[in-house]
Amino acid sequence: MDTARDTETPATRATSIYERLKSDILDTRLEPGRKLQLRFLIEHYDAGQTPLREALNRLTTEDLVVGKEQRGFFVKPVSLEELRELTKTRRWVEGLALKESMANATTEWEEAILVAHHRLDRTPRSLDPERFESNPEWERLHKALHVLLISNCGSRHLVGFCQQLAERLQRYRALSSRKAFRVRDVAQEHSDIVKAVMQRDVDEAVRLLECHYDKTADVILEDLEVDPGIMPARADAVSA
Amino acid sequence: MDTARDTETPATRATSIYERLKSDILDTRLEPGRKLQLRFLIEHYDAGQTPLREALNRLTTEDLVVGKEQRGFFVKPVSLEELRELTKTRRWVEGLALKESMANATTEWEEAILVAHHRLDRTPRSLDPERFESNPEWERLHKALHVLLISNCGSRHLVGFCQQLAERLQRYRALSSRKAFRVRDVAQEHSDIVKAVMQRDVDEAVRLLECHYDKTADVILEDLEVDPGIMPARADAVSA
DNA sequence: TAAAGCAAGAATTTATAAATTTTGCGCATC
DNA sequence: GATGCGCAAAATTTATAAATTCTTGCTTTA
Repeated sequence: MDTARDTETPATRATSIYERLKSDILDTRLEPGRKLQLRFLIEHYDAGQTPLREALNRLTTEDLVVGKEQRGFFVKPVSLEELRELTKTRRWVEGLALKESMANATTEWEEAILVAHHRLDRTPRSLDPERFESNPEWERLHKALHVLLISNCGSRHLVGFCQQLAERLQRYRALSSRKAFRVRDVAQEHSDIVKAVMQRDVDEAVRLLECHYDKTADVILEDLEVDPGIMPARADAVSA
Repeated sequence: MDTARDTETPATRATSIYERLKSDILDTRLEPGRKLQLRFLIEHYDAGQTPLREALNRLTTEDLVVGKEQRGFFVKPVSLEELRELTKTRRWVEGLALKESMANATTEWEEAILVAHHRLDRTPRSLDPERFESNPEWERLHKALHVLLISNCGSRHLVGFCQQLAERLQRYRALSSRKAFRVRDVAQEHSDIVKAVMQRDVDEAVRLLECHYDKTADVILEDLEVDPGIMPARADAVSA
C-alpha cells in the first residue's frame, strides 16, 4: 500500500499524506470513482483526520478527487471522453511549448536534453524482459526528458499545466493492461524527437511529439476496446 | 470585508470560506505577500480552524496562497516578472483556444457571442462616470464574453487553464491605480474582436485578442513604473 | 401504496492537546 | 564595550478527540 519514500523528511503530515494519496490515485491503486471514506483512509494511511482532510482538499483543487458537499470525497472518475480530450489538449499545448522552447534554444538546454535522453536510453523499460513490469527509474527519467523538452519555453505556468495534463493521463496508462509493451518502439520515437530538436527543425520536432502522444492514446484506446467495462464512455456514476 | 453572495446556499463552511478568501485575495483586499495568521482569519471570517485550514489548503494548490511547512500561510507575492510571464502565456494559450473555437464554430456559438457582447456593450465600465469605480456587473459580463470566446475549443481543461490565468492576472489589474480608465477604448477592442469572429477571420481575431491582452499589460506596467515600490521586479521577501 | 417520521451512519465543525518555531534576554567571550 | 551563542518563554502551527449537523434508509401509519 505504501508509495516508497520513508527516508525523506516528513515535512508536515498533511504534505506527506497528500503525496502518498496522489501517488496511489495516479497509479490507480485507488480506483477511479471509489469513495474515499475517512475511516478507511485513517486506517490505511495511519493518520489523523485533519491532515487527511487537508490532503483531500488539495487534491480536490487538482481535480484528482471530487468532493461532494456533505457527502464525502471520491476518486475522480475516468472516461474515454476525457482521455481523448486530454490527449488533444496535450498535443496543442506541448506542441506550443516545444516550439517556444526551441525558439529560445541555448547550448546548455540542448546539451541537457542529450544527457537526459542518453540516461533514458540506457535504462530498461521493464524490470522483467519477458512481461511488462513498470520500472520506476525509467518512468522518472521519461518524465524528466519530456519536462526538459518544454522547460525552455519561458513560462513556468505553461510547463506546470503540461505537467498536470501528463499526471492526469498517467491514470489511463496505468489502467491499460498490456501498456504498449513490444507493440511499439518508444525508444525510437524519443530518439527521433531528440534528433529533430538537435537539428533545430521545429516543425518536424513538434510533429513527432504530437505523433508520440497520439500513439500513446491509440494504444490505450485499443486496449480498452479489447477489455471494455473498465471505463465508461462518459463520466457519470460512482462505484462505491 | 464581505464578497456578496449571502442569499445562496452556504453549502459547506469550508467552501464558502474558500470563496470569500479567494475573492479577497484576487481583489487584493488581502495584500500580496501578507501573512495569513489563523488568529486573524478566525476573527475576521468568523470561522473555525478546520474549514479555514481546508480553504487555505485548496488555495495552496491554486498557487494563490503559499504554505511554508510548519510556518504558516502567506498570500502569494506578485512581481513584474510574473505579470509579463502570465501575459505571454495567456496570449499563447487563448490564441490557440480561440483558433480552435472558431474552427468548430456553430451558429449557436456565434449567436451567444453576439448576445454576450451586446450585454457588455450596454453596461457602464465604471459606476461613476467621472472617476473610475469598478462595476461588478461589467466585470462579470466581461469575464463571460472572454470565456465564451474560447469555450468552443473542445477542451474543458484548456478553458480551465485560461480561466486560471485570467484569475491570476486579476490581482495585477486590481493593483494598478488608474486602471486604464479613459486611456483606452476597451469597448472598441471588444467590438473589433467580435467582428472578426463573426467574419470568421481566424488570423485577425487571434491577432486582435493578443493585442487586447498586450495593451492591458502595458497599461498596468506603465502604472507601476509611475508608482513603483508597490511591486518588486522579482518575487522574493514577504512583508509581514 | 405512498408519505412521514425515526434511527443509524457519515461528514463537518468545534474544542483540546502536542509539537515546532520564533523571539527575547542573559551570559560568556573576543 | 560590543558581539555572538544559548537557553527559556511565548506564539503559532499541527494533530487528536469529541460533538454537532446533515444525509439516508427503513419502518410505521394513514
